[in-house]
Amino acid sequence: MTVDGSRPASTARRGRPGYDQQSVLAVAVAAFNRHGYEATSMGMLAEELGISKSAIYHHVPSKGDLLRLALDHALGGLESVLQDPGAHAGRADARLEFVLRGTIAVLTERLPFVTLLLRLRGNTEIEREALERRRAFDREVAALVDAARHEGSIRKDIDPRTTTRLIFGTINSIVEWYKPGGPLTAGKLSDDVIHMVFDGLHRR
Amino acid sequence: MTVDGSRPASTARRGRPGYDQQSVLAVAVAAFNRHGYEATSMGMLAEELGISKSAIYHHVPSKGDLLRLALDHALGGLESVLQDPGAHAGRADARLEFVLRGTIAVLTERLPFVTLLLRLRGNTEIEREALERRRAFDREVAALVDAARHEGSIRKDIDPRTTTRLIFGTINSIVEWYKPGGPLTAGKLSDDVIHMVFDGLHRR
DNA sequence: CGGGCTACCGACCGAACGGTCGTGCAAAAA
DNA sequence: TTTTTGCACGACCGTTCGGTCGGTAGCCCG
Repeated sequence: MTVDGSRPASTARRGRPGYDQQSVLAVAVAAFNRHGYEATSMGMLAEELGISKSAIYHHVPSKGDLLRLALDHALGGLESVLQDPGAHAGRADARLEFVLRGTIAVLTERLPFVTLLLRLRGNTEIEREALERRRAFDREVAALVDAARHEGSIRKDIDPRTTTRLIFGTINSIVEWYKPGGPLTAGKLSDDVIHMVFDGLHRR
Repeated sequence: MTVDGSRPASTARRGRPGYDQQSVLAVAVAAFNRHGYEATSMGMLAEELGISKSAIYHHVPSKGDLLRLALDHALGGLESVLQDPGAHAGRADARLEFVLRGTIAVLTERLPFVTLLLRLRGNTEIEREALERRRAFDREVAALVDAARHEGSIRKDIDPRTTTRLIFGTINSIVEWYKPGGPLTAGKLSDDVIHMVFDGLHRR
């Protein structure tokens, strides 16, 4: 039986109705996040979908492809933030804030997909490729931090690599607790993170 | 063959020399962190130890017990921070800073063990029990954040639950990149985190 | 030098894994 | 109504999983 009501993409399609790749993917990603990718068997997935294990292979060639599709969606979102003009115009300070806000936006909009990405351990080739794309993203942000530091916008008593890692740690940890649709909007969360990271928690 | 040179606890023991439980545990935890707990088979573990799979069961009754032993070590360290007098004396502000510094210290000293703890997904009963102990720890720190807020030491425009989660996100993410013995000492790292979290990255 | 202690080996087990294959069946298009 | 299209089924394959068992090998102490 189906755990949630996420059946097909309602747009009229021919043939016997049922799941399509997107809806299978959504359920799969949720399961991967709940139990971990390796710990999620195709049998468990089939049970949650309410179909047989072999039926899954009608929608996707392998378990690894489910992972690849999900990671592509997450990475595509992050990479598009860096391609926005806002990431290349103005002071490094402002560019950095733009990218961080954009990252948080992607993270909340594609929450389950990014969550999956951030929990990879690099066991398979698919995971290692995704991790490399993610590291490339991190490097671009690190360059922004460096620029903002040289510009004099950011304190110099903390090593820039440490700075970058702490920023990413703060932002990436959002996937561990943020619930879209709750009282905390993505916009307010974005403001909160920017305030803490740049101005600190102490009262002025 | 052995991957690293961490054989027995050198203290003279009777009988045939080889691994003891502690040294097996150390290698196991490292492997769990490298591949993920579920993705690490007892066969892989045996290969890394340089002994047969069945020999592992001489040192520990099950794979789950390896996990439990490791998590106990991590949680014990964290819980002892809260039992220190420094966590109960003085202003909430200072108590909070004390606990955060203590947490970072435990995290760096018992790095692989805490890393394992922070990556749990709650698949098994063992994991769920550990997660509950970890949540209890988090709740105590959240209470400190609340107290510091009421005291007026901490800004009020961010929800205290958000504040707590961002703090933990920042601190916990340290396990993903910190390398003991490198140029960044645990003390300097502690200072950096406290500076960013309370005073922000912007130049004053 | 022999007994006791500790560490280890290799063959094996039932269950679960990811994945394949041939077939059945429902609904939209013709 | 017939054809086409696409979803799903269930039996099955080779492999690997965590774990068991009976026996062996090396070391210290008396």
